[in-house]
Amino acid sequence: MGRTSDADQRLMDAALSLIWEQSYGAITIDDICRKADVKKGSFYYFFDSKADLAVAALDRYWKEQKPLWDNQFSAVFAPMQRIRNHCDAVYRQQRETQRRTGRVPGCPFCTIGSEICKQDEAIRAVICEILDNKIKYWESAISDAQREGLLGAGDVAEKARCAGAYFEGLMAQARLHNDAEMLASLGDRVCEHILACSEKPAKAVANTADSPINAAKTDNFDSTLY
Amino acid sequence: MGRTSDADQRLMDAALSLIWEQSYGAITIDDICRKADVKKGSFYYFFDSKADLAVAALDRYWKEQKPLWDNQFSAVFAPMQRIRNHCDAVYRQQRETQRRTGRVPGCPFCTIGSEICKQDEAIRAVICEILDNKIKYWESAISDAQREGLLGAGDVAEKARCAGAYFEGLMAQARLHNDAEMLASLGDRVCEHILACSEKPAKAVANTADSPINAAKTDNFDSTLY
DNA sequence: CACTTTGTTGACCAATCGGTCAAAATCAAG
DNA sequence: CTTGATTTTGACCGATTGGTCAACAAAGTG
Repeated sequence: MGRTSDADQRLMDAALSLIWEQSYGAITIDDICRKADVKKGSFYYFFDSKADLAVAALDRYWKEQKPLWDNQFSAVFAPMQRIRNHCDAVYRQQRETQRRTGRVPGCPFCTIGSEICKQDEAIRAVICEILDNKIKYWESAISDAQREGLLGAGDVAEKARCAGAYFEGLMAQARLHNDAEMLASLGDRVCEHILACSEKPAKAVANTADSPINAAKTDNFDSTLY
Repeated sequence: MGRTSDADQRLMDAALSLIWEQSYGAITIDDICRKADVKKGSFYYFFDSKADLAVAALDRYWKEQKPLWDNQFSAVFAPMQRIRNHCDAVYRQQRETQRRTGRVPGCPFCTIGSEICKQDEAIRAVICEILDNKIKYWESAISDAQREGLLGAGDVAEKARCAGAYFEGLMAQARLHNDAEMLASLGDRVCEHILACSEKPAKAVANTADSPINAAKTDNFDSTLY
């Protein structure tokens, strides 16, 4: 039934790597077509728009990553080792990409999501879904760690969300500074965070607004610019 | 000598708010001119390019923020209270912006930086400088906290960097989910992180590659896509 | 073989893009 | 009021943008 094609796959490849190397807003449909060696007519045969392609490409990428994540977070590993597996793999991947392309890509989901979450709801939604799915791995590992007594009690979902934020923050830092070595201790840092933050810190964390002077001063804290 | 103008200021205002609401790549010089009510000829009288304007606007914004930060991190506050001051102010600002515009902006520096750090070195550099400056406030507070015995010893710069990454990660999360309430406990979380991570966690954090089976499996951990 | 389905091509379009320019308008200082 | 520096304007340019289309090419099917 008709001729076959992998042009759609090549378009997704091109889009993903271009977005990765530059940004979503910086690349055009022409750019993607040029890189994929596909004419624009064919582009519109497969996709409605750049956003439509991006959604498809991100979704496919997530489906490709899933087996890797399943492996890293396999139940055969000790709970915290799973998180470490993932962090170490990410570090190696970032380092390798830097070696090959000169660029530390950071987390593609977080980067693209942060860029276009105010413009394209479809892309935002798919990225939210992917990142939420990823957090589930963390939740599972943290929950198992709690059950094994490695970790104090506490809201698993909240712990996982915060650990994920920490992970993404460190990734963004590495991307911005274009230095994969900032992720060399990614696993140490994240595991340390999860373990340490499970115990209530002994010392009070302040927020006592200790003196009337200070209380008064807080009026000047907020920016009125935006 | 000659006529005066605030068109350059209006252009910076427009650029910053448009970038904030959308993204750097999504807006054009025409967009900025329209919003600022400035003709394109005038744009090129003041600035060489969109990137040139962005650098100027970000630099001005940072200079405007500095007094606020100086106030929040004033030495009259207890060390950890300074960080809490900042986090609370940021939370209020994000909540207020969401109320007014329907959008949680997140950290403009981190968002823009993550977007264009692979494309425009000038913008990347100014954002790096601003964020590095911000980290200095944290370093100072953490150092004071150590001196007062509120915190265990350890590399101050590294602690501040990691706390900053955590902060930025939580901000990015709030932006992506467009939910300022995810930052309601920003101060708690960040302070908790700083305090908790100063003590070496009791339990081993794994990375023992405990069995040959696991060790063998790590071959499949890395993605080969990029 | 013919027929149908599926994919490809390149020409084409209007709109918008970044960028230029000479002329006109405005203002501060002498 | 002049003068000279500064700012504004709007017309203009070529290149590129996203998007369309009818004609064409390749493959599977009967």
